[in-house]
Amino acid sequence: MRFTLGKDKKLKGKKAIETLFAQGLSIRKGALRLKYLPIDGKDLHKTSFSVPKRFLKLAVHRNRVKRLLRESYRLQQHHMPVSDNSHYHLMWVYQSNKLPDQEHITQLMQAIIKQLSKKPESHKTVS
RNA sequence: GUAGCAGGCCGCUCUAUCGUUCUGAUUUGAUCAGAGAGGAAAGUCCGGACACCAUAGGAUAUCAUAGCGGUUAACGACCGUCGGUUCGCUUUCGCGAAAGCGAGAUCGAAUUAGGACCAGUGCAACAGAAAGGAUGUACAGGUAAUGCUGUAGUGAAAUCAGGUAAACUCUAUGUGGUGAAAUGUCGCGUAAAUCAGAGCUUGAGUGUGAUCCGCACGAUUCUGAAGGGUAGGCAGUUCGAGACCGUGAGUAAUUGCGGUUCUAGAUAAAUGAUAGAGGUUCUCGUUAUUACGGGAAUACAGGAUCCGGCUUAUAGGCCUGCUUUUUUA
RNA sequence: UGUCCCAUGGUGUAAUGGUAACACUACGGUUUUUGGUACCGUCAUUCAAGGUUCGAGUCCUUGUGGGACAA
Repeated sequence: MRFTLGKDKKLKGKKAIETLFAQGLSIRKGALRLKYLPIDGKDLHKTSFSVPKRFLKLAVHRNRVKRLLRESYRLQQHHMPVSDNSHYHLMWVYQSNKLPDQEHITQLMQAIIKQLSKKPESHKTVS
């Protein structure tokens, strides 16, 4: 089992992201919010990370948080639920004006993934 | 040695594991190798390069600059110099019993958006008789007579070719506009459709954005309404007014010549995580010092077309010069 | 990435370079048996720092914060 996070696992394209925000569901734990949308067809999970300028003004701090999020997801990606006929589009959003550390981010992400796994995949998928 | 001021420079290092963007190899499963943020990358306050619009032409307006000389691709930047202002040392003169006060000069430091108010217009609160076509209080002087003259008094400024242009303005010089979402090209897709108005060579309008002229285009046209489609790839894009070293010119900014070197290129956007070791600074304890051990801190901040400046943020450290004070010889 | 605008009591707005004004709110007081109304008073480092000027909310420069726009 490898812990890579290359370009093939990133969510790209303006259209895909717009539909994710328009139709996606969300889970929130503390300062971390996950937007997710199940998609038809077997593929790798596509993920992306966002930190609004509203909470952290400096580019250095926003980059720092995104790097921590990316690192946490890289190490926990295999806990995500896997299905044969669908995959997820994901967007992690950090919503706080405090700079977190790695441990804190990891705990939040673990809780969210656990909650996502519990949910039945009965809701409809988007092609 | 201590403290302060000014200028310049550096701005944490190494190892292991797991990852990340680009490039190159081996080759289609991936693996290996190399490279990978700053002095401000920031603010966007100026100036350019580059691209397009007539390789942008004339006039006016607008805006900017403002002693003199130089540097530069260019500038509102930089260098030199003259002047102004402030401060300090020394010193001269005047007043005074002294303390001290006032005025000037040399030297040093800091600072300075520094053309023109004998072209015109405007402005000056309060105080004051009077604030720009002047007017007149008290005392003294003077006259044939009169604010005619001086002093006092008010004020930032009181007759002085007055002050004020970071007041309008004038003078000189410069200034076309837009801005990588520029621009070119490939691909996908739609509606050369509908409605209303204008116009069809006697000209509606368009061509980049202050106006007019001029120039070019112009009927398969132009404007508006409602609506439909796309919003992807590549080039531009990183070799350049480049960086470093030596040497010549110049007071300096800067520049000539020679040599060496290639140093980010992402696009929901690459530098991170974890563990360990070591620097540096501060601090506590043990110790006669050296030293040893514990704890804390290690800044400001992240490229997005690229350069030259300016401004702002910055833990800690180094170098140079000047001043203050202390100790030793 | 680029362009533009704004900032004055708690709130909304004024002010030609010359004592920062008005309305509402809040607080205190007077009137009233009490409350309301009415009247009186209080509440400003004009976003910050420099500069020009005798004098700056106003003019100039640089920052800070907020907002808008560009296919």
